Formats: sequence, structure tokens, C-alpha cells
Amino acid sequence: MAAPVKKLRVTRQRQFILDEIGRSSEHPTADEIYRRVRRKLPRISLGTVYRNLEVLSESGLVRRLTPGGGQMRFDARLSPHYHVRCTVCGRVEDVLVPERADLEQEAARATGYEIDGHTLFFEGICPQCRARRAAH
Amino acid sequence: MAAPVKKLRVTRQRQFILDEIGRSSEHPTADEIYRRVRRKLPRISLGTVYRNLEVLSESGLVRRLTPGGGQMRFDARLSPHYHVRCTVCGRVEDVLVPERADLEQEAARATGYEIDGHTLFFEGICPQCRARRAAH
DNA sequence: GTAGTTGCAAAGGCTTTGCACGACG
DNA sequence: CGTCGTGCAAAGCCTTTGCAACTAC
Repeated sequence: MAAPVKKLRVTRQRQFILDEIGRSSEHPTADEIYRRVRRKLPRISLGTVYRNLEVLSESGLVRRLTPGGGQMRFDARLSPHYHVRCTVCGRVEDVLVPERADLEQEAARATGYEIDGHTLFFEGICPQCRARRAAH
Repeated sequence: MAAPVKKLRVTRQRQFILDEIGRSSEHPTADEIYRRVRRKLPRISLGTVYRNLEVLSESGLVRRLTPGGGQMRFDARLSPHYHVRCTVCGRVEDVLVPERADLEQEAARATGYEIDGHTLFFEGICPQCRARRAAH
């Protein structure tokens, strides 16, 4: 009755990609993952990286983020949490505050939708950029 | 001290574009706006539409949305509110529940960022798609 | 053995941009 | 009249895809 889960093979490429996302807490883009994994697997292709990111997020092993300013990013932290994007340098970081489940009930009531989840992005300026800005 | 506001000219293209966004509550994409405005101004180009959307959102006359699934959308409703995207048909609608300002304070505390705003997207299934699904 | 995967390269979708002409103020 | 805006077309960026060879199970 549920979604047909296709069985994933454990390939070297897949392992390195998953590993690389887990290793970094900086929510890398597909291209960043590609460049890093290529240090270990020089023959991997960008297409493979994209295909794996698709499959891995489809099966819930990574989370795909689409912050306002640009390309997709990937997050290995699976527990519910929010994100913040620095509007100056573009970095994306976790915001570890508890998810507000009540928001979804409110939204369901207000819209008539069946709500499955929500995504919350804060925008702001990171401490480093703030310091740089203060120093002119 | 504030951002240098450049003065906008009132061109027919700009007027029709702004008008078209205001007229529809469906958060049209750039291409949808283009196709609609072209009925009145057949010689307008897609490039002009994009340039105006850029300028208009830069000056706060429209709001630019970037829902997870695909291209930018535009919203003429300027008061703070949230959005929901139907994961089946892709439509985007307003969610008129009050913004939670306390979220930003929490996020600032948790991250050290200076928070300027936040974007909240709900995902779910709209009543129409739900009905269609129930009817097999 | 055979489905799922990979590399490579080409194609695709959306958005941005260079340029010369046009029009708003 | 000087800018700012426009149309057109080309370029750009990120992502997806077709295909034949390959490999995990």
C-alpha cells in the first residue's frame, strides 16, 4: 500500500557520497560533493552524484534543501530542524530549535490542505559576516 | 544609511506586469506572467518580464517566492504570511495565519545570527487533488 | 544472470545578459 | 536630452537524461 521502495545497491560511489554529506555539517551543494568525492574517486561523474543525491533523498537517507538563493544543498541530519541562510556569504546552517508541529495543524485548518510537512528558512547575517561588516 | 533606492520609471510593461501579479492570487511564475501580459502587450519579451520582476521585488513591490519544487513564483500580497505547496499539482497558495515573530528570536539565540526574516513553506495535498485521489 | 549503476556527453529548463534602439521624465 | 527600459538573441548555470559498458547481489 505504501510507496514502492526500490532496493539500493551499495556502490563505492554511493558510499562516498553519503559519507561526504555526513562528514560535513555545511550542507554542501551537488558540485561541492562532486569535487570532494572526486579526490577519492577521480573518475566519478557529476551525473552520478546527481543521480545518487536523487535516490538518497528519495529514500530518506539525506535531506534535500532548496534555500532561496540558488542551488540545492544536502543535509545528513535527519531529525527535524530548521535552517538559516546568511544573506551575505550564502552559507546554510542548522537551527536546532524544536519543530512546531502546531503550525501544521493551523495551516491545515486555514487552507483545507492535508499537510505533510513544512520547511522553515531563516535569513540573516552570520557572526563572521557581521564582524567583517563592523570592521568596515 | 539605508539601501540606495533607484527610481523606477513607470513603463507600460512594468504596469501590466505588476497588475497581472496583483490580479491573480495564484502566485504565477515568470513564464505565466509573460504569457498573460503578452495578451495585452504582444511585443513584450521574456527578458523584460524577468528584469521587471527583479526590480519590482528588489524595491519591495512584489514578493519573490522560491518553493521547493521548481521555479520562482511571485506574490503581490505584501503583508507577512506563509505559503503551502501542493505536492501533487504544484500549486502554491497563501496560508493566512499570523507570522510567528518569536521564532526569529529563538533562531537568533540558537545560532548567533542576526535574523532579518523567515520563510515558511508547508507541503501537502490540496482539496482538489485529495478529492481526485479519493475517486481513484 | 540481470537489474541497478556508472561515465560520458548532450540536452533541457529556467534565468540572466550584451547590445542597439526606444521612450519616460 | 540623458537615463533607464525594451526586444531580441545568445549565453549561463544548474540539473537531468540517453546510451553502452559495467558491477553488485
